[in-house]
Amino acid sequence: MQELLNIFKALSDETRLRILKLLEHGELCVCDIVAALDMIQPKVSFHLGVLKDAGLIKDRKQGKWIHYRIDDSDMFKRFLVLSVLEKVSESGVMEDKKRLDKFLKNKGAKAEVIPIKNKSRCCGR
Amino acid sequence: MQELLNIFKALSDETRLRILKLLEHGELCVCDIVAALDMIQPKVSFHLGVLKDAGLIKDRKQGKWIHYRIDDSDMFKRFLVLSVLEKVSESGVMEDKKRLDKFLKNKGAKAEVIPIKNKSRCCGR
DNA sequence: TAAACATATAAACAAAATTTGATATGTTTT
DNA sequence: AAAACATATCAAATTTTGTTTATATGTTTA
Repeated sequence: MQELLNIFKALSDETRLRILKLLEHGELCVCDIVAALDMIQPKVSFHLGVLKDAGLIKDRKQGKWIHYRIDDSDMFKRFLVLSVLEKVSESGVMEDKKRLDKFLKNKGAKAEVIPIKNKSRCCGR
Repeated sequence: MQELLNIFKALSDETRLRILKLLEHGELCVCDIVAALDMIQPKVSFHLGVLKDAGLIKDRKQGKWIHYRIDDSDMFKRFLVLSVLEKVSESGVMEDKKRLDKFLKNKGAKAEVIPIKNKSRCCGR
């Protein structure tokens, strides 16, 4: 029962639903999410931890970055997450996505001027 | 988003999952649930209120009793509740069911000695 | 190797949810 | 109509969660 409770607890917070929605189309590193939500980093890390403990997201470490993505390896969680993604209206997370796009674009621009030999850039940018 | 959050919040408490499990096979009045969970009545009423606000259960008033039952009029909630009923293991609520059976049996016995003309007995007993 | 980064973690604090005890409301029985 | 019941509600105490600030850890860049 505790595992089920952890899943529902993880899903019962607005910030965490916004994070899931941000991860809808692929993985993001913590700094992307921080920028998208416009929140301080420890707060975002706290919520990522709750989602991870519930088994709803996974992380992948790459250099100094940690990328998070939805963990849909389990059918029940998968259905839950899909329901959330469907039910959380676009309008509710519009601003998050705007900030994310802006941040990613900016990051891309910066990466441009970094010499090619340089191997560690977040998200391959 | 708030409605979705309310549903998940309602489902993220052990007492409330135990209540849903008790309601699996039909409606029960508050005193039945109080007896099954072996908790004080205001506590049970509080949790029933949370489940009701989330639209997961409905109530029906009959004389001095209020009967609660699962509200499966909405597909999404229905799926959630069914998942919960399936995932909450029998062993986790065994004791609740024992207490409920004992209480119902006892209630039935008492009702036996009440004259037939008496029209208000809980659950038609 | 020092400085800059990305992220995690810990401690202190704030806010929200739960529990309890007391009491109110409405219903039925006597 | 008084007593007994079933349930709801409220305020206070408690517990759990979430937030913030500070700091630690590991990585990369200069």
